[in-house]
Amino acid sequence: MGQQSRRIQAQEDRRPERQGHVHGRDGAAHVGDRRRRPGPDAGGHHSRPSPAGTRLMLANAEIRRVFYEYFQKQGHQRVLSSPLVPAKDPTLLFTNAGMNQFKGVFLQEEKRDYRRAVTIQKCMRVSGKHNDFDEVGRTEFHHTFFEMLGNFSFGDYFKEPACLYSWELLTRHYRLAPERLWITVFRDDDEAFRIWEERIGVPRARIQRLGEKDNFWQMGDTGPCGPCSEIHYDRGPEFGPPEFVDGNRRFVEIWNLVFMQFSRDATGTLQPLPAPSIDTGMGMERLAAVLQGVSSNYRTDLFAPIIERAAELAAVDREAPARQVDLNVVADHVRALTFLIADGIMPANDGRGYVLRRLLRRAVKHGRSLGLQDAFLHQLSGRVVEVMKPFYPELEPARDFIARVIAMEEERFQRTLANGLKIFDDLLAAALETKQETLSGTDLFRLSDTYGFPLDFARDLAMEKGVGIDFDAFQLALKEQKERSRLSLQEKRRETAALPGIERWHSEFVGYDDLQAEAVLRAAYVDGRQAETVASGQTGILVFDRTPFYAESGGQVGDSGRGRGSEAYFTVRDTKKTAAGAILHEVQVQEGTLKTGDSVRLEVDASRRRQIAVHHTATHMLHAALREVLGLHVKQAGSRVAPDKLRFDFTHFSAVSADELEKVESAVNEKIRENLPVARRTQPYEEAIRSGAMAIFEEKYGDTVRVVSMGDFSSELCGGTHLQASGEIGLFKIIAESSISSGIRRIEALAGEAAYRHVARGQALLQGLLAHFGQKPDGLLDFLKGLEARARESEKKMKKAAPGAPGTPAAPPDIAGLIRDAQPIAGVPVVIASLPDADREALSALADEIKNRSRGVAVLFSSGDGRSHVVASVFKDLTARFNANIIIKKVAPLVNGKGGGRSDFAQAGGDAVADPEELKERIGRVLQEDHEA
RNA sequence: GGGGAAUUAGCUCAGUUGGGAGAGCGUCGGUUUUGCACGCCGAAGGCCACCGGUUCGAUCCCGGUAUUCUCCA
Repeated sequence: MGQQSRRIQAQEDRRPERQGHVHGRDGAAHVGDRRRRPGPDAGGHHSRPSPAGTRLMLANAEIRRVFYEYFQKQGHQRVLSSPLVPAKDPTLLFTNAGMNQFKGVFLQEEKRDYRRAVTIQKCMRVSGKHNDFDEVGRTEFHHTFFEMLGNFSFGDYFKEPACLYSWELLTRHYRLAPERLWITVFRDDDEAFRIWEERIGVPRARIQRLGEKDNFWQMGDTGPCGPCSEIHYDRGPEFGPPEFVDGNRRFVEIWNLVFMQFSRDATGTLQPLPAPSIDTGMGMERLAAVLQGVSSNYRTDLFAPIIERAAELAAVDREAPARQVDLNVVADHVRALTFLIADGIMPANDGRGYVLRRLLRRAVKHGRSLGLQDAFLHQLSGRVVEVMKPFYPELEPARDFIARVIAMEEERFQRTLANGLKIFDDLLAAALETKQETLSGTDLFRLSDTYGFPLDFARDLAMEKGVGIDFDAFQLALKEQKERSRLSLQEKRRETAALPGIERWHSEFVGYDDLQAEAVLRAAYVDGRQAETVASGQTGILVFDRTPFYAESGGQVGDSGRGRGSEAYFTVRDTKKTAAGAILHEVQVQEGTLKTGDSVRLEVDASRRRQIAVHHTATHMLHAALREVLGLHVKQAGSRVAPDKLRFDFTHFSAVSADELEKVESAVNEKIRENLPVARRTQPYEEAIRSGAMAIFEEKYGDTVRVVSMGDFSSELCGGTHLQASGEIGLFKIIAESSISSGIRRIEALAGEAAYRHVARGQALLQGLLAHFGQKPDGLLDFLKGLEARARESEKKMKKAAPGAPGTPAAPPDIAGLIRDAQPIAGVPVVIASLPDADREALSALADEIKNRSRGVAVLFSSGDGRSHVVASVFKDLTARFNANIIIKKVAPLVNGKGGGRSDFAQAGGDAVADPEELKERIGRVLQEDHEA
């Protein structure tokens, strides 16, 4: 095999091949003719795997193909990778294993028409014991984003075939040397041990028994669980001693086989599952590293092109040992960013978007240590698309969108850094000034907590100046903050405690066609506790076996209405549903008493339901029109459909211009007039997606989905209630467009009667204005603008005409006269005057004018509206002798007031002045007394 | 969901014992120049986010709202 090694592109004729298989079942998937041509080692039980160092170099495309083909041949259904955003699983931030999309199947809540599946699943892991976000890049085998190859059995085959498959695939098809493979099994799992040793022939010495921590898997505290068995690869003596122990980098775990055979109940005891299942996961990147004979995942063909490009942009040597961590982190994170954005996640301050933001910032930080100052990540995402687009068709169409989102976020981070740097510089300067050895940890925490300036950056910059940081104090502050968040979460959890026993119930929704139905009351809750009866006047939550009430979902609000039993009458205020499928009716009993087991007649408020349908159908049309006008990057990011309005959030870079909004609105109205029939059909999920129906990431879809479409204009997966034809909407009106967070916009709109009422109100308002001003519609704006300009002009004139300014028409104050009448006190001219109509500002201006011209002191007051103003102003050279602040403090009591100010200017307010002349005299006396001594 | 912060001229931002709203850039005008850039002189441009409270007086203190930034979950 030596002559065939060291080539990335494996040749057709030496593609691993095997005709017979462990089970007699033939592959379900189509296998091409070429595939049938036996390779040189076809059926080659005799063929020896290549020795290390000369093994086949399998490109990742080839690894994928071989994997799929092998398991398809063993009767597995090939299933697409699910999105990184898990379908309605609030316990999970991201899809983190191949089994996620099959969780419901394993839990037997969901049925599929196949019992074996094979996937290559994209995954994200950003926390956990083995994969702390901050460690990624330092190790050779950990990533935030990675791919998991997996085969699954849903109550079909179990342990033995699972082991045989994995062994055969690795040794015969991927041609790994059997003597390099080490096996671990769960301590008590003798069955697995025997399979490996006796059935497969692995020497005892290479089978290890490990404890629960490593080799027992469970989904949660309760539910399916079981032992697992891992396959490790021995990389050879150059990577460490031959002891198979934790932490020895010579051995790499490549495949984990989980044998789901128990169910753990609430008491912690294990019950055997009637139909044990198999869940396996093999890390794509590790397998590629092994099969490509490289020492690190980052040197596989999955990463090399990205790292090459990064090194090129930074103009650094990609082989330099000092650069490895930075290059690895950048490559890892840009892969994650690219896939996250392609799956509809946008940078944000919380949740998934926050993870995205942190990944980007960490990548920027490592880019900086490579010398990349400007935004660079968006240039790398294109390379990720290049590498991965053959396997992930969602990437190519989103390519530009991804780059733009990254570029925008990079720019935002640059701004945050620049702002934080200013504050940091002050801190550092102060530390240098006072010769502190370390920067305060609480200061640094404030810097990162409030201004987003990362501790890493602060540490590096401080070190350059020979200043340390108080890391412990920082950690303490961080811990306190975490404690606060945790406490608030606990409180929140207590508030929304689930209804006891609710998971037992499931309600059938019959409300697509009927708005009335007969139903049986299965369970009732009053004040969060299960109740047998709900009495007149009480409010409670009811669960029926079937119901026409639509529960809040997919943005559409829940129905309201009423119900009647033989002995009770109640109103339904709102309808919600649980994850397990119970439909909760929030009711108030008006008359009589309801008992569980009662038969009742349920009736949805039909006109409200109809208004909701009007807005829901309009929402689909708005979505389609936005994509038509703005582009295909527009994706729904949330919505709320109510009877009186609709709200639609979507991904888009910038504000939607008035012109674009007009186009969208008119496109929707045009389609309304075309009166498109609204079709509903159910079909398999994949078929629906392939035919172009839009799916919303956050929604959970089963095997068969409901598709709501309007001609070729709109097609969406949707469980909501709709009209029969678009024409029933009548009128569609956008009323607001706004930003919801960066990259996400919100449109609020009205449809049907609500739209009509809105337009009518606007029309009435306009008519009122036109009638009042006696204008025609076209002339109104200019008329009002003219009015506004004239008003501003005359306001300015009034200001200028205020007392103190020259040329005042009404009673111009005679400045020269006032100065002439100044009475000298201690040789300084002091003007004391009453200006009855002047406001505070006018008094100030005039006092300044006087004190400047007379080089003396001015004390002026005015009175009106039951209040008085007093100002005192002192020429600047005289403030040592006459202090305006002191003067005003003495004068203010004369008008029952208080005041203060600076030494050259002060003001006060008080009661109205009864006798201005007397007040002038008293002020004069006060000043006089002060300067007699 | 829980903290912290920001919001002042078209833009970037100053503005503390609570006392008259500022700078740089940009805009406009003048000047200089064959012309432009530069230089010099000048001007316009502000409900100091919004609502309430405290105070004689609030950009400043307190409470609330909105928007944005940021950390934690």
